[in-house]
Amino acid sequence: MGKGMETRDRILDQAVRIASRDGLEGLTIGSLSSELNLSKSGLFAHFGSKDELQLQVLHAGVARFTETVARPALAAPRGEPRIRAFFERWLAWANDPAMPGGCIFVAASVELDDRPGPQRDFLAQAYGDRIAFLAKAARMAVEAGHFRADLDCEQFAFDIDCLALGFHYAKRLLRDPKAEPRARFAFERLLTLCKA
Amino acid sequence: MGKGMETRDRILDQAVRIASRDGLEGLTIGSLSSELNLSKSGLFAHFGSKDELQLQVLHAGVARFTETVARPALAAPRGEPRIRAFFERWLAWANDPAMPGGCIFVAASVELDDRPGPQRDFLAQAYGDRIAFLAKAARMAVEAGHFRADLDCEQFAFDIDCLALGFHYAKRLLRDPKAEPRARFAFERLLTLCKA
DNA sequence: GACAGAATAGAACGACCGTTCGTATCATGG
DNA sequence: CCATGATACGAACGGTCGTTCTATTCTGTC
Repeated sequence: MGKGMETRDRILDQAVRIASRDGLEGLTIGSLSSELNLSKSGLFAHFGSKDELQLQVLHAGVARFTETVARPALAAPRGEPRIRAFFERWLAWANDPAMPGGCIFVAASVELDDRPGPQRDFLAQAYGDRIAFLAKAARMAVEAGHFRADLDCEQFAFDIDCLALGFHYAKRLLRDPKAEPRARFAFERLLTLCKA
Repeated sequence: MGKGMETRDRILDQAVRIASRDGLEGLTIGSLSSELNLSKSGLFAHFGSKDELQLQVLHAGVARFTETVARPALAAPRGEPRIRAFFERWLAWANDPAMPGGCIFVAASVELDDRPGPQRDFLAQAYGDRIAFLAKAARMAVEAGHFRADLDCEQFAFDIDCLALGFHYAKRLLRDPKAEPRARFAFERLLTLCKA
């Protein structure tokens, strides 16, 4: 790996951190470069535009999510255990100290949901992939006999997603310590419904 | 009402609209004033600072929410009907054409959840009030015999909140037409659980 | 170890930001 | 109808934004 790519990774690592706290617009090239002891123009040269920087930040975020949440979940056995692993990792992801502002996708989604462009497209696709991942995991749980055969797996994915979002808001805005037990309770109740 | 207050209302009305789309930071005094055919300084004089403008936008948002969602719900009979009315109005609120960017509280919450200050405090309180409103409505439903006696009303409030958030994201980011039926389905399932 | 090309720095740009100030216009009560 | 305070304007401020240049310093290769 050339030195350029090394620097680029260092930039994106810090950029993801900042974007999770201040959003993709709040992430500015000037402050980012000074935090990394780089010149504005030196950093800028790596991306060519702020739009491209934002896009790369989202890519880096997805890579980190895959690494931290999705891949470990895939290491768990198919069916219910995998779904439990995914949910647990997801809750931890929202509290990851490496992302002090909470989930970067929550922040970016709200920012971009009315601004058409490649960033929005990428984010929507990532969202869809997450839902698809959950729905597929549910289908596997059905096949494995963990869940009942007539389960609406797409609805299940929506339900889980709601929980993660609700947890995120209660935790980050209200700092409500009960947010996590509430999310877990709703999760268990949902699993129970998937069986009977 | 003096002319000043009239202008002020006109400003806040448009400001809420813009903030719902671009966030409280994306709302700038320059563009807001030109959209209203006012001078920057003339508009500025109404608030004295951007912080105060943001705070007043949030106040105006709460007032609109109360008018559009909470008050009509209170007109419905206590218990389950009121909860249904609240949920219905809430879904409609997220699609209100007067707020093209979706719920202003969702946007502002993500923006402010890591920035201490009066705006954050106000928003957290509004969030808490909403949860409290739902929990109280659930307690009334228990008293009325609509819901079972041992229902955890705080959990119920959390559950409903999750649904509204999940709906908002699926609708605004994915433009998923199934978002609304999915949210409704989860709502009905939740009500069923509250009875048996 | 010289050379090519990548990587970074520095200065400057126009645009817009929030804010201040002095001034003009308006509305209105005596 | 005029005086007075409320309301709005225009110009300017320092600062930061993204971006563009040119120049310098590194890094890896023959």
